[in-house]
Amino acid sequence: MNVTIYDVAREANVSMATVSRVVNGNPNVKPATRKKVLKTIEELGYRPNAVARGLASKRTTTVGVIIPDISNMFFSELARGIDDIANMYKYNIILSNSDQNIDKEIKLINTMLEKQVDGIVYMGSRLTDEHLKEFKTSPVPIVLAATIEPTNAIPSVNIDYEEAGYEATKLLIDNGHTKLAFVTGLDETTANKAKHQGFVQALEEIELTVDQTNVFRGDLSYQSGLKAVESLFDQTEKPTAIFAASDEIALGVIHGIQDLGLNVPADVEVIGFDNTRLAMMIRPTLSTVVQPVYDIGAVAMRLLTKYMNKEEVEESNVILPHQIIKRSSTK
Amino acid sequence: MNVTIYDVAREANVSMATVSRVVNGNPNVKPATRKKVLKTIEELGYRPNAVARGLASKRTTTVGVIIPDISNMFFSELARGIDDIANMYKYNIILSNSDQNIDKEIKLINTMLEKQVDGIVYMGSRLTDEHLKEFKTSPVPIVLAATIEPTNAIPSVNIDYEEAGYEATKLLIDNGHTKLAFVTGLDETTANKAKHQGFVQALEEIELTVDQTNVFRGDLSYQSGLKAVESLFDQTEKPTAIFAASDEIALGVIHGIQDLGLNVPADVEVIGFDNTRLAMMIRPTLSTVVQPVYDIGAVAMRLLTKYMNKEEVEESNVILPHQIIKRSSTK
DNA sequence: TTGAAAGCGCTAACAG
DNA sequence: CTGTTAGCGCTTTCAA
Repeated sequence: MNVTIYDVAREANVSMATVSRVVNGNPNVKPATRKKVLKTIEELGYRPNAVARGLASKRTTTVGVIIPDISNMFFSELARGIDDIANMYKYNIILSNSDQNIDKEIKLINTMLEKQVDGIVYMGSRLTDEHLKEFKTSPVPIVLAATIEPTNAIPSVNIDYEEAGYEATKLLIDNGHTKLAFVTGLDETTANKAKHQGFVQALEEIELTVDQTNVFRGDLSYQSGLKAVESLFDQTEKPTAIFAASDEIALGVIHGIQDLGLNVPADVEVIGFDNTRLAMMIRPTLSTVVQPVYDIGAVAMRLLTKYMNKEEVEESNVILPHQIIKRSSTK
Repeated sequence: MNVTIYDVAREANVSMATVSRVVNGNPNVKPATRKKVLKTIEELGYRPNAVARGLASKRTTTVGVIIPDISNMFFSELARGIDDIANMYKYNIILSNSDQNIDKEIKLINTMLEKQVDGIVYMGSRLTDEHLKEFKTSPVPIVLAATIEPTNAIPSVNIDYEEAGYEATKLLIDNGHTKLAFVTGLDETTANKAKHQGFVQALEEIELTVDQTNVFRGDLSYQSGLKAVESLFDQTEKPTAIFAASDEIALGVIHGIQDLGLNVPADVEVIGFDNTRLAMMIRPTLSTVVQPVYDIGAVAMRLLTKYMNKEEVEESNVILPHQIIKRSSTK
């Protein structure tokens, strides 16, 4: 068997309570005693059992993270922000991919709750009533990161997607375009819907009609961007400016346009969304909406720590600032 | 307080042992009893406490994953493979970023061991004696993924990096080049060292001298690829073919070359490594060494499950096949 | 097929 | 400053 707190106590001629105190840095221990205990901990190679501690103290210092797909750059960057802050506050992270599958998401929430996580950071979309019920009845705090719950009933960290979509479109319009297109993923995801609304709003402002031929719905992949161009340029009304819902899509769009023998930005201007590292990995470099992805993760985790410590929080639905960075894919 | 197994037992008029049995799917329960218990579990909204279970059973069904940087595409893809297989075997994952920092790596191993993980998947490089000591004295199995331990004393899953490096270089040589360069990350990382050795071996085979001007060491980023070109083409002996240690570096290299007004592959041929999704996200599309990243993670996790179940394993140091895929950045 | 009881290793009053 | 003593919620013999 492994060496336990009890072995240390016996060997050091103190009670296990004392050992527990020095392990937990409780100041109520005489320095000499502390030193003696530390020494025998070292000798015996004692390693505290966090599971036992968790059971006794009802705190596991681990938080659950539910994420659509860690292999997607956007989410892995988010996850990095979460882990860094978690680490800073001495938490560990149980990370699970949901693939946006509702059943799996619900199951994951329950598994994590069974494992007695102290809190959960949730990323996803299409929040159903079942999701909300789980969130609301959860015994531990839950914070949404980069995922929108329209009624703001659950703490969250986001940017203003609609405003960002509006601004991106506006930039294209201000450059003189009247034939705009929006390339997005499945529209159920609320963030993309908000971007879409921003797009529509900007067009309506100059009394441009928005019909389905202006919008291409695929997934969030590079390939989907390629396909979008195929479809969009197969029409009589070819767009001269494209707003893509993610950088990866935007890369696909730009390459698709180039494959057609057209020039970006001379013939077609393109603007992306997220400002992942991809934005610099293309020629022309990509103009895009800067979404502070890492920060969203970091702030969400920070917010969660406040709830876990039962601290006062002023704003439970944080909106982080975004900006537009103009590079070479727009004029 | 939360509802416990004891509450269920009382409410269902059985002992907690029986409840435990039905929760754990133990067949020695009369169907009628099982049904009754299940019903009151439902009514009471009982959720088993995995921490208590872990303490009593000494199995937590969670494994630790130590990873250099989840926001790096290569590793996030690996992590995805790990999580998918973990999930398949009902394990959860505690994921932590190490940034290749030795102290942090050691600390993480200990934290995870304290949390009583059933096993660990480790990714990193520069394995010190301290690492090996931790690995060897660990009370639970550890598997290395995409990280090389020269003596093969620890179970691992890799590809043959040296052979792959050799083949990539050979392809360039066979295309008639004599001025080759290798762009890599910090050379301490053993996988990159192996690639380097393959590069050297291929050159020596045709009696080409290898000196430092042929090799550029930076980090594994796109920016570093850009810098490499700057440096390499600032010499009198400019390379006509470049082998990059990662796809991300290769993208930087290609763009750097293009920024110089040169053409890829006409003036300079480039081959990458990994075959991440980036390889398709560039023009010309990138020829590269296909490293089955996802599979490395998946196989590593699978191997770990075998150790955790104390199954027989035939080969503890798995070498997965690699291949070279020719796209448009080489002739 | 079921129950009783002894822990798993630690924290947290409480008492001294 | 230190020790005693209950648990935390569950698994797991051992009996019945």
